[in-house]
Amino acid sequence: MKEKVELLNELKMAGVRLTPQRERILDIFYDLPEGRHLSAEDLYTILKKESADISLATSYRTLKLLASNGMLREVDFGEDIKQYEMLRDKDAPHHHLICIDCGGTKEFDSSIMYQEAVKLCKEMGAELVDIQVKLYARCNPDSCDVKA
Amino acid sequence: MKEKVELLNELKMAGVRLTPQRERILDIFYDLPEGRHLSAEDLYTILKKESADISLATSYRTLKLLASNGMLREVDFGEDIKQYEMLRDKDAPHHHLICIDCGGTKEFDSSIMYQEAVKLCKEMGAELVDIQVKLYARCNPDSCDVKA
DNA sequence: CTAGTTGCAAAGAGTTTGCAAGTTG
DNA sequence: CAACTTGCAAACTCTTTGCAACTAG
Repeated sequence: MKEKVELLNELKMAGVRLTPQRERILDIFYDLPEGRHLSAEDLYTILKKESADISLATSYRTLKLLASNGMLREVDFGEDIKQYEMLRDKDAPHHHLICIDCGGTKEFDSSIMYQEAVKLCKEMGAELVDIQVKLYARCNPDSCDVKA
Repeated sequence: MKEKVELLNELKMAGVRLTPQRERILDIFYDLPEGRHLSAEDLYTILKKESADISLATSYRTLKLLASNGMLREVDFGEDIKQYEMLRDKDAPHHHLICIDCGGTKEFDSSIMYQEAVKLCKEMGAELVDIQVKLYARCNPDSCDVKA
């Protein structure tokens, strides 16, 4: 996996100014457990807790910025809130299982789906850039396994 | 594929009142070419053109209603507008290829992905309810194939 | 120093909702 | 006729934006 410094360099190369706010936000995502995702509001809450003085507007702006530079990926789970997650390895995007009962999410990978996607794209005369798979499911009987 | 009457009956069975507005909206989706999707606003525009007197609020309400009764499916393409499409065959949900250049969408099916999804769900201790696959891709060189 | 960035509050887009009038079964 | 649905406009939620003060390079 990439080092933090590498990410900062990539941003510099892309002509993005490094402000303390941006570094702090990148840090937060970097340290997030694999597969955790944050909304602008989530991020803002974390920042406030650390009394990092960053406005909600900057949270939104930075998320967009980092996403457009390929550092974050926007994923949405059908609610009206955009979620962002660190894009650690561009060639193996992971997917989401969402429990329609408890709302919990679980991550998974599937090279089979990826290969199929590449093939299908080719057939349709296009070049795959990203694949997002969402499985809506019900986890077993009583206790929701996915949420846990 | 199901007949219109069948759909109306299903609704009745579910205890849903049949108002002219609801029938008209169901009709519109029924007559839509396979794979076309409409937002609440799109629907409202169509209705106004036909001078069917249906308010935007009713469009929203009916879309939700029909979706929760399994007649429509909510799909979102990353914009902030919810799209709905008729759910014609529950066992073979179709997927979307979205061109990140032109924004056009194309539909496809993939039993391989479906089977893989069923398998993965089982492995994670859940039961598949719906699968949504989105391939973000770039269609070839100059002329965007997907849009056409 | 200059162009880009920030925080704030106000504006915007899309969607939901309270209520009175109108309909369905 | 009771319960539900509609249209309207106001309210709401999430996100974006204008602007003056500030800051990175």
